[in-house]
Amino acid sequence: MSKQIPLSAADACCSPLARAPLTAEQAVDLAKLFKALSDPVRLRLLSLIASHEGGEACVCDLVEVFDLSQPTISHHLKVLRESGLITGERRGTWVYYRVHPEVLSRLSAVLVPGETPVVTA
Amino acid sequence: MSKQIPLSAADACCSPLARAPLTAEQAVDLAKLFKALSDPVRLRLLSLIASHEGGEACVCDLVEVFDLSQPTISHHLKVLRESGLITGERRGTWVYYRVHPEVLSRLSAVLVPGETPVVTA
DNA sequence: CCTCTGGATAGACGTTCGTCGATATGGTGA
DNA sequence: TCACCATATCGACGAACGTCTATCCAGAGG
Repeated sequence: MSKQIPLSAADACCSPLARAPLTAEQAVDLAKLFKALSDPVRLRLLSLIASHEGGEACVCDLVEVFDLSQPTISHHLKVLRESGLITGERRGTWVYYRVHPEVLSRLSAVLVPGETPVVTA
Repeated sequence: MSKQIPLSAADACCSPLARAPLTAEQAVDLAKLFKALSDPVRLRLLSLIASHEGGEACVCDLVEVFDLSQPTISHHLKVLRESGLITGERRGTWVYYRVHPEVLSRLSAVLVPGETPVVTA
């Protein structure tokens, strides 16, 4: 289950894109998160997990939604896990995933367009 | 300058990821936008444009920020353009780019984590 | 112990992506 | 008209990605 701890990417933080130019490092960290979101299957997985009752879903629930092999789903879950967007926990035979809402809201905050700077002089 | 009109991807709309599972089509459209944001150079370009005075920047301003060839920058601007995130306008010798804030805020809204559904029964 | 089932890992394969140098295009000004 | 500058497009090449099949690992239950 490798890394479940939200990595440093999650620290790429807070100030909206439009406030000031991103540093190269901030951009690299943010890009990792957006890359994790850049696949339709992963977006649906995230959405399925987040909207599932109890805020969690087991892999068996997720696999049957798609026309894809179980290893492929497992691969996408790993990408989401390693980006810090979700965490997985084994309980008995099954593994349950849940979303890391702080990471989502941080991303959301980055995208909100601040006041567009206008030349007054 | 190909397509400047915000494409249908921009219509993949509105309801947060966590509210209900995305449809396959919504996921495909959203993924295109996140893919455009999934490169550090494009994130910095977007940020540079959005935070530049007047809310616009010409390519010449952008090229000199990076250690990359001019065609590479031009390529990234094209990706951002075709995803509907920015628009470009030629004025004299120079081409000026500006951000499409509605698309950004729509993405931001998708990411905001709604109330996590909890089993009460 | 063995077997079954849920899930992860490994390796292969075709496709897409980011970058480059070379070149085309479009506008400016002598 | 011609030379020059700012951008865009083209074609190539290696790296990264998404998918598959085959296989491995971990619990559960006989």
